[in-house]
Amino acid sequence: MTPRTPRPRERGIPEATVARLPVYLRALQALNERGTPTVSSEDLASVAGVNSAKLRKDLSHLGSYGTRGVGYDVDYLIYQISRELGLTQDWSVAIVGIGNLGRALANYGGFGTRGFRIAALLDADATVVGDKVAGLSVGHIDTLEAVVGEEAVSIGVIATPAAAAQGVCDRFVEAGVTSVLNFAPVVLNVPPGVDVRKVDLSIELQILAFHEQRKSDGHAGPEWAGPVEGPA
Amino acid sequence: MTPRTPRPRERGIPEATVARLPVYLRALQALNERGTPTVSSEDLASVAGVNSAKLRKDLSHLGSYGTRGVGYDVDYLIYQISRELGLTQDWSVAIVGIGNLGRALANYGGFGTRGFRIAALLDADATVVGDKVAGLSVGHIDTLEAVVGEEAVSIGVIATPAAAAQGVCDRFVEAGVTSVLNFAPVVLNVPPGVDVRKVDLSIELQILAFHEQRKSDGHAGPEWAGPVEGPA
DNA sequence: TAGATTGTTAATCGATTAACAATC
DNA sequence: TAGATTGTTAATCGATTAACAATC
Repeated sequence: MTPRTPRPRERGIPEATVARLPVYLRALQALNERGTPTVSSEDLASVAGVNSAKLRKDLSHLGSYGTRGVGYDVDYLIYQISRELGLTQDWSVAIVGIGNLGRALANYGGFGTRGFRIAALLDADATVVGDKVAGLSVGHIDTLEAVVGEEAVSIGVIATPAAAAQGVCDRFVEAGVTSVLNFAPVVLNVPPGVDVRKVDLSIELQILAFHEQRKSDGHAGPEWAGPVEGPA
Repeated sequence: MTPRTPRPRERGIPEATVARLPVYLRALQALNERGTPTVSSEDLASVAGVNSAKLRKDLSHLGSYGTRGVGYDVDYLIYQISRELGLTQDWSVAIVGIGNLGRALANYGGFGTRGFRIAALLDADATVVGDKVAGLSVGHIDTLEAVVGEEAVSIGVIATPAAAAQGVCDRFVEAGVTSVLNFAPVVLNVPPGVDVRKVDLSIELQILAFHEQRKSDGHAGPEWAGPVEGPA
């Protein structure tokens, strides 16, 4: 009753690969702007900051888009990665919490550019509502449900204080949003089917502090494996 | 009353574990504020958003800080994780690029609180230099080397436009900074021994877009094997 | 063809998870 | 003791890497 894998090309791109595709895309766009028509895995990997074996393995999950002996056509690979990432359509984004961070996000180039469209900026603070930010007028948080419905928002960005984040998230989810990007330092609870990604400054700092401490700590680099031991 | 840490414990905590320790720490601090004296791996895992097997495995890399049949002492575990992460000392941080993002970072609670100290805010724009942000006066980028030396800055935060990031990074590294947190959308080149962590809004958005697309795509969940494709 | 470079294989490494003996 | 929960084991899963046959 269970037919086997129906397709020759097995999909299901590994999560680690998905996380690197945007990096490759950015590197390719930089090459494209410099007018480079074609690039080898070695060169692209170097620009993207990975090794070439990993790059080729990653790209092989998308299909065979290179030419042996030649490399990859930059334009074509940009298109293929964009398509795979879902950037050939526009996703509507709503940002809640228009403090410094929300403003930084709204003004961030990455949003306006291909693939995303800011549908609304919302805040709970009446003194902020009505401000012009990145060419948009800040709306009141009470309009969240209406905006999500009318503008078909599929990605909600939370840039509120920690205490408000879960409440905003619940409202997003209830209104039909299925992807959330959370900048507030809390773990959000969401039902199955909703994706949450978290960007957390203090976690990044703490990870750096850990490694920084290791560097001082007797200066044992990444290679340190414990005391000298003889063969078993 | 037994000797608590009998031996130096084999070091070399897995990277994946290090990345979760800050999450556990935050969860423990929340429990602590609610006055919870003791917590089981099951409960702590639930607050931190992981499963309990992973939590116990992670904590086992630090040592045996729990009590069978009882759980973990919240205060004690906070202390042990803080120590492991290097948060029992203060790390000096300099932030370069005091636009909206830099201001958001400077005002972010996670900085001021235990473990980190903002030593300087720097910008290249003369109209920004002298501004008061988070109680500090913004300095000129030309003072970077002096500030890093005098304030013993060990973590550099880059919140500049992409085009300026590598140059600022080089100056940090040359001045002796060995950890960099980069918010600019570029891959930074650093010599061995320097750690770079990257926070990249547009990458996070693109990863969400990928999963969002999969949800629409015939609603096939993780198993979807792709559309029919033509011959190569 | 000869040289270059991909796409794939297979080995290795690291992370996750369930299960349970140890032990409070 | 009896119940609860840790810390560890071992199986599994997923990611990385080097090497090279395929092939442009």
